[in-house]
Amino acid sequence: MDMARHLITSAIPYINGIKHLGNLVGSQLPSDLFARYMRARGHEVMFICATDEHGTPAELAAAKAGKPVEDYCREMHETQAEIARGFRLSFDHFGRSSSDRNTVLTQYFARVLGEQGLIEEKSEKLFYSVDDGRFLPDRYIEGTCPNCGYEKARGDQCENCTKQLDPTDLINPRSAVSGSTNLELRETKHLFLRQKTLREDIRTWIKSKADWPVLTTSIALKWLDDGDGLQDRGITRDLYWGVPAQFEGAPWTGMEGKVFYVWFDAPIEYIGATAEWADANGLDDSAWQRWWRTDKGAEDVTYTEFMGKDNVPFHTLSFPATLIGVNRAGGEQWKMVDYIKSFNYLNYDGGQFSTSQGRGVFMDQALSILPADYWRWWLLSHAPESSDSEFTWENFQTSVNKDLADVLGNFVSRITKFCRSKFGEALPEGGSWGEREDALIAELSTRLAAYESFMEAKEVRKAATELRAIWVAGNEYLQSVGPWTVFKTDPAQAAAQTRLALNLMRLYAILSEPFIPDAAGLILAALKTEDRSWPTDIRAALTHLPAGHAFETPEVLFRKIADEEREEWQKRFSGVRS
RNA sequence: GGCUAGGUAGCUCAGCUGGUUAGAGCACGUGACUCAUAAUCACGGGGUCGGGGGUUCGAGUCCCCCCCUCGCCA
Repeated sequence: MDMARHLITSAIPYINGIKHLGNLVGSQLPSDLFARYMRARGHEVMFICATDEHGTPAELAAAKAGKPVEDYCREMHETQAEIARGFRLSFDHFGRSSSDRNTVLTQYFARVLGEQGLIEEKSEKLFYSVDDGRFLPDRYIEGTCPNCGYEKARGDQCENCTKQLDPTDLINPRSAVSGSTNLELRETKHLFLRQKTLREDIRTWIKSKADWPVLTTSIALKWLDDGDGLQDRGITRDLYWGVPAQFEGAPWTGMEGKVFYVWFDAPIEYIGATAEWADANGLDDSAWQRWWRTDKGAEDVTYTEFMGKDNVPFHTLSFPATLIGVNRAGGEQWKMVDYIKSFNYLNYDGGQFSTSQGRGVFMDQALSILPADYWRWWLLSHAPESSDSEFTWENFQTSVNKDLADVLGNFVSRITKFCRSKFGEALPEGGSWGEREDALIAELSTRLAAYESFMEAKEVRKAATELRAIWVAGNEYLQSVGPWTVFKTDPAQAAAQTRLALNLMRLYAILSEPFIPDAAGLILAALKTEDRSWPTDIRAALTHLPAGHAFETPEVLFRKIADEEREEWQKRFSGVRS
């Protein structure tokens, strides 16, 4: 296979807390699977993620924690990075949208868009808190819901009756910051991205992506055409925490004290984080520009984005609008996404996961119960691709026990222990292959090709199914040849079978690494081999380790989840996170 | 209310541009094996493909109507 260059981004998680398993399976985990696979195939990969740090919820979360927002974000970023390492997410860089790199890039994009006439200044009346000395956008304002009478409704939505609100609808509005009711409506100016004028460009671009998942294109086209069609979007807010909207060289004035809306600067952080990666590695700008600038070497890059369906509008409309607008200026040319893989939601035991309500299993809790591989396998093999899917503890227990412990783990266990007891801890010598081995090689060759094509296509569940079938083939082989019986009459033949099975174990480690990297590492360590090269020929791969090669019988790879444990977890996570 | 996606064996899901007796995993039953984490392997039972019309030689697969679930928007 030819060497290719793959830029891969995961939707960037918001900073206001630890994410739950639904967030993980929607973007970070499948993007990691893809990145690991592409690396294993020998391609050059740039895998980027970051924390999305700006905006109202971050300020509120910091205030609740009693910390300056800068400190809060720095600490939470480190927390999220640590958990990402725990899940073995193999980002080349895990950046921060509050970085200097992102600030510079965001202001640059805004300036070019402004110079292109794609940004409009508009005035509107918003609540201003005299006591707080600031405007109160979005959720900074609370009051009584005009619909249901709930007294703590927020400016954008009532949490009680879920009705969407405009801040001016609220009865007895007050500041969420100070509780002050000393509010007045004041005229304030904001910048709007003139997406309407880019509508046809965006439509043409989306229509050209015939291979995208319907989930992606249907959401995009709906926003493009629904109602009055794509609307111009306000890209500034009256906030402290964000990228300043007034800066040197800006083609507008009077935006002091305002920042760019989080959804304007967040996707730009994909680029920012790649620049941060270059900085962190002591490389110059050309190192990251060759991934993003089609006028500087990125023309042969394949760019794939992963995200949950709630993020699709921003990645199919807003961010592309920004790039199309900037590229239209004719100067610097930026790489646009080639493929958007989107996911539905993962539900939790009959309801939804909820960060704000603390419902479900959160990433840190998951790792405190079981190692990453267990979660990775279950989540990826049940990824919500065609529709929403559901996490239940029973399903988790049976899947993990059956697939990982019984099928893969036990295969490793039975062959290593058999070899140790009959031949010692080295690949035994003698014997030859026959029809049964040819049949196994034929089956594995077919299945490997299918596995590869599912991985290329980002068909996560199908790839998992195929991988499992490959594991099963090993057990079938052992069962049909029965080296423990053959050994009694023909030890040399049993040795050939055992040697093949131990090589098969190595093959499994390589193929399984994108899904379960820790187990893959343990298997290779047990086999005392470093060679992870992807198999191009099954027959050759099954003779890779020669007779005489020493190994160590590994510990149990995957322990089983007992019924009592499952019941205990079920109970522990049934309520609300404390 | 508008729109998206779904509704296929007890459970979780595959079924591409319509074509032989509708598939897989789990669960269940029977058998084989005993190397192995009471693991593995084989065989089997089980579905009027949400409901009703229609197009067609032929529909889970296309068209229309209705019901239900989920989500987005209003």
